[in-house]
Amino acid sequence: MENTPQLTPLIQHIRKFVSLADADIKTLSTRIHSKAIPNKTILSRAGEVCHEKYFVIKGCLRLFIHTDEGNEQIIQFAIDNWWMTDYMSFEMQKPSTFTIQAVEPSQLLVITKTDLEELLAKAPALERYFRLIVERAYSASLTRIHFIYNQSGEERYRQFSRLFPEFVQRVPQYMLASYLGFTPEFLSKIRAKRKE
Amino acid sequence: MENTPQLTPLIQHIRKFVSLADADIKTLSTRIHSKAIPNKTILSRAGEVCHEKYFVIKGCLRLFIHTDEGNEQIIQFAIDNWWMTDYMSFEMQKPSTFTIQAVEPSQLLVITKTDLEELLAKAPALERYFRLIVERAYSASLTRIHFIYNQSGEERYRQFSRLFPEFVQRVPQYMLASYLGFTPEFLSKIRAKRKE
DNA sequence: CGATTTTTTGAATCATATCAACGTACGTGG
DNA sequence: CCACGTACGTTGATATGATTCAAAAAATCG
Repeated sequence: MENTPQLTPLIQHIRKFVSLADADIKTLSTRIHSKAIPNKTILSRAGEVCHEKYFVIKGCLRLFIHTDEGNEQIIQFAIDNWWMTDYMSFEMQKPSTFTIQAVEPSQLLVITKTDLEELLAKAPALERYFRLIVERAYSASLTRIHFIYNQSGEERYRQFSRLFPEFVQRVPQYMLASYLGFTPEFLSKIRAKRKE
Repeated sequence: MENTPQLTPLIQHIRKFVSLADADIKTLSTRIHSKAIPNKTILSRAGEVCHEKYFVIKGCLRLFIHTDEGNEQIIQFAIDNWWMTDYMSFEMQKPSTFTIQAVEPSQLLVITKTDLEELLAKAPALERYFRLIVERAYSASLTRIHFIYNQSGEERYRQFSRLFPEFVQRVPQYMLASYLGFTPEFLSKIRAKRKE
């Protein structure tokens, strides 16, 4: 499963943002490798330096932090066509505060910090690509803060399941509750309401 | 006040992230202009396309959104050495959801979308610079979501005033309350507590 | 100085958390 | 393939952090 990297989805994704020369694709294919992982695989652990960046081809990752009370607070999910890493740890090569873990068996593309640096040096178009996707992610997270502040937990859940109906089925409810910022009990009560 | 742009703070900031050739600085100086604005100046308005990116040399900007109830929800502040724009609107050149406004008389550096594109084409090191600072901002916003979820309003306020004691003095309390995600009344009550 | 904006205070109310108990599903080994 | 144990989901009672509204007090600005 390491020999024929499934680059196609990534290349298509990149081409939505920048134009890629054939040479760039070649460089890309030597630097990125694909990886299939089982559910619950931990890719990067809080306290250790995060050396890799992950592109989800299929499956789902979560990024979480351990709270003071010892719970796992989910900060972000990554599904198809999303990059995930602990940006702070990856970029500064300092111990990360977050843990990254698969919540489904997943098919990933993986690139290490050193490979990425070499890749960016050879294919500057990708520097722009990565800037653009982080800008999107940043925008989305600011909008998310707006919703967290201005909608009730129930409203956030209903909006989320309207926007991502399939996803709500895929992950356990307690993870959804954590991501949306309330308790599993509360989510259960919300669901009980509309289920008549 | 338009003739001698005060580039120095920006150049120092850029050099924390990437190395700049003299040629890059020259290009920079032809594309960026400086601007002094009075308090309450609106730089970019919700509903209109955001054409500029702002670097704060001195002063303070806020980015806010109008809530359903007609309030102004502050999503982000920018002080010295911060870039601010509505990234989504600026990048896609689509109507913005946020408004950007000065909260103090401020000294800014301003660059337009078209100037930035030309600048990035001529000085690719800046592509990397802008990627790195957005990554930082994104990381910070994820950490912020963690704190919003896992600390009470009171804890968030105390932490914030421990981290930015001068800043807490600078902006009106109702803005701080909005940024921290609770009502001005509640902030007043928090302060009343420890003030004996 | 007066007028407007900002902050404070108190009482009633609401959304969500907490805790504990019970029900259900699920996957692993016998 | 069943049984058991563990993980996950539900329900109800009680507790709490934060909101709302209204009004008064304080600060700021032209």
